[in-house]
Amino acid sequence: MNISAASKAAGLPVKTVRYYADIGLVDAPSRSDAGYRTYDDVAVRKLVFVRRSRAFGFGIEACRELLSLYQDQDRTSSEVKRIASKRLMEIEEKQRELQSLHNELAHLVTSCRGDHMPDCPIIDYLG
Amino acid sequence: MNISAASKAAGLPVKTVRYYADIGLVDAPSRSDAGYRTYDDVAVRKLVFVRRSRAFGFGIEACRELLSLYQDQDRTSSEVKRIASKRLMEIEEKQRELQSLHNELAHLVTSCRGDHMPDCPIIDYLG
DNA sequence: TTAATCTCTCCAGTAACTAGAAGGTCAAGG
DNA sequence: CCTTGACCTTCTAGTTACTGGAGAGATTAA
Repeated sequence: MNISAASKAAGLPVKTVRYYADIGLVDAPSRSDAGYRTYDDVAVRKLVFVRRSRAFGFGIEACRELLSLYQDQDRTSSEVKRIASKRLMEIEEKQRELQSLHNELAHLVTSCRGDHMPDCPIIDYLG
Repeated sequence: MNISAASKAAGLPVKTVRYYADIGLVDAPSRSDAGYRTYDDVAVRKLVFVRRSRAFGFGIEACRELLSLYQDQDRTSSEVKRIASKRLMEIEEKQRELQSLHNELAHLVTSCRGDHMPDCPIIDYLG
């Protein structure tokens, strides 16, 4: 499989597939005589794993750990759960931040008349 | 006022104060004979305005527009409201994303026993 | 053969700062 | 007067996770 086939199979852009090997997140693929990267199903499965992990917002380093646990027969589920719980707490923290931003901004937007006059509670609040 | 006093008054790091002038978000401050930046209350007020705007998550370009409206006596509140509403919609979109991530990940974390065994629904889901 | 489509590497850019290096300036204490 | 320490300057480079593009070689179909 050349890189574009692997990229389609994994659901990742070609550039990203190259990038993940460049930074050592996934193994460097073998090369054809012409220097083309060649991928097998195992490599594609790891790329899919990374794509799904990234979709949860895990950072590259967390993906590295998860991928290593994925391939480790002797892993414990507690290690996985620890990483996932950490991410979950980050998400919750971000949700709290957004909620408070939303509350304040929605209030301001609602109270702004949005007409042709310069008076504006949004600007007043910021200034 | 030298930069560190202005920085304290504005509630922004010194580096950030310099940066905002470098990118032309705020006016370049005047300089002392030795080349030190000097700030007055007006400059500080604009920095505070930017800090508050950034706290709402407005990007630098949005801050530029807001700051320009802030200083424009002929602005209309509808222009301000348009920018703020756009940001509000972005926040809501992000909230929806996070909510769906949270739902999925929380479910997985809950169903993972987190013990010394390798079986893990989180890893299963990612793989 | 030729044109289109891959693929390669390398460099630069994104957002919004932040860290650090090398060096000039200023005020206070001895 | 001199030194010490805190402050200021500019410049470069690093952060996250890619993404875009240039220039050049490889492969494939017609």
